Amino acid sequence: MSHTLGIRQAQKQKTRQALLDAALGLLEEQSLSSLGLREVTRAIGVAPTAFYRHFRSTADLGVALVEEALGSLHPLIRTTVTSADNAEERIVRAVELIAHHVATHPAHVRFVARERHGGVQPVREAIRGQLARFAQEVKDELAKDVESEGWSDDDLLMLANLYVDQMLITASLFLEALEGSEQERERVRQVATSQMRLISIGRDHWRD
Amino acid sequence: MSHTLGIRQAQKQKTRQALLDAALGLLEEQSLSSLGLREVTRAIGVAPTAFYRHFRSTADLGVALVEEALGSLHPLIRTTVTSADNAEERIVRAVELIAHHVATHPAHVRFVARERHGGVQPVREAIRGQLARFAQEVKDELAKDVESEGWSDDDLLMLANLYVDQMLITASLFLEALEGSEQERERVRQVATSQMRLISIGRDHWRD
DNA sequence: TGTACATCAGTGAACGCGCGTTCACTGATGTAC
DNA sequence: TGTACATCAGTGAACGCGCGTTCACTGATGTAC
Repeated sequence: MSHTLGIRQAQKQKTRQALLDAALGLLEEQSLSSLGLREVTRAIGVAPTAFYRHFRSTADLGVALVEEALGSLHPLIRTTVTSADNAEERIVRAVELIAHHVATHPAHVRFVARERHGGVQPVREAIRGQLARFAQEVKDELAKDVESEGWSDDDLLMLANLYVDQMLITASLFLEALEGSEQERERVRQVATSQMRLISIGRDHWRD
Repeated sequence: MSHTLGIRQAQKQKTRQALLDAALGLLEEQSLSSLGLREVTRAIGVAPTAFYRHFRSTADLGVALVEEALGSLHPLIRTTVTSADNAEERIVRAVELIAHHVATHPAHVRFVARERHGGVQPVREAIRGQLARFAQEVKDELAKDVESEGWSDDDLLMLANLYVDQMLITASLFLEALEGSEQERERVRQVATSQMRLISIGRDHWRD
């Protein structure tokens, strides 16, 4: 049987989520190191002191946002890489996944891009940890390919990191093109696809 | 004959530069959107109001820092790309240039990496403009190669952007490894070199 | 060279404001019997 | 089912503090004659 939360716990969760959502909204226009706790509580209409029932600080909230932004993406990436018959299809699917994710979660993507090198250390480290996991997972998938025969572990990880960084760059470009025209987004899609394709070609001839 | 600045102008320049230097130092630990004007003036021992004699706001100062950080890099990159006999040498030189630049100008590199997606729009745009110039310049150099025969303008720019983004990623990795061991930096060097090499191989087989 | 006036980089006091954090509190929810 | 007590998410007042910006100022430097 499913464990139903008590009324008190459910309400607490709801407030916590409201704080996260409000913060994410405010972070579209500024960076975490300038986000004020009072701003966030004001946005959802609770007293400033209520903040402390959920987070020690805005940095702490930022770490929670990293988990929310990237935590659920692991299975998605894995299946996208796995469920493709050939390299070209994999690339098209990956670019499509990124475009879709940016369109549906723009604030999360912006947050990660902004805070990856931002001024709050614990958040930077949380993001770095998540990206390292992505690289490891991509590496695991790449290792299964026949093209990976004869590749060292180091080289596979090198390639996986190249793909992961490329995905982030692409996400950031889609984000910039979000308020632009469909034509602009199509251009991003084409460039990103070409770049992935070029990397894939480099992979095929790596050991020539 | 050279035009010598008056005493007043010279002193003003000196104060302006001191403000830029102090801000750059403070920005190692925080991002621009949380940098206070009073912090900066306090750091160099002038009255807060003196700030306004040089900049309208910290955002304005940030734009000046972008010029300082990236403006002088154009000829450097151009000659690094040009003065190489073959692809492999070009790659090694480029990675070496990046390693050296990060070691000698860590704060500038950190500033650019941080504010490229940071919370201050005019600064983001200034950085974007500079990076677009880099891509254009790299493209011009690539176009001179025999390997570029049959390449469209779009594809050349696609490749140039791939290289420029790769350089930034590499710079950021060197920065993280700055406080680490020499072994750590050597690892970054190897990975970055491999990645550039793989891209270069992809380029060679692009039109197969 | 000397004088009289103009310029302007930097000063220092003052302002209103929002910040993060503390504290004792309230009242709905949870629990033990 | 009802009662008595415990828990704890959210409150609201209060605090000291540093912020950005204004303003009239000073005195060294620049300029015209």
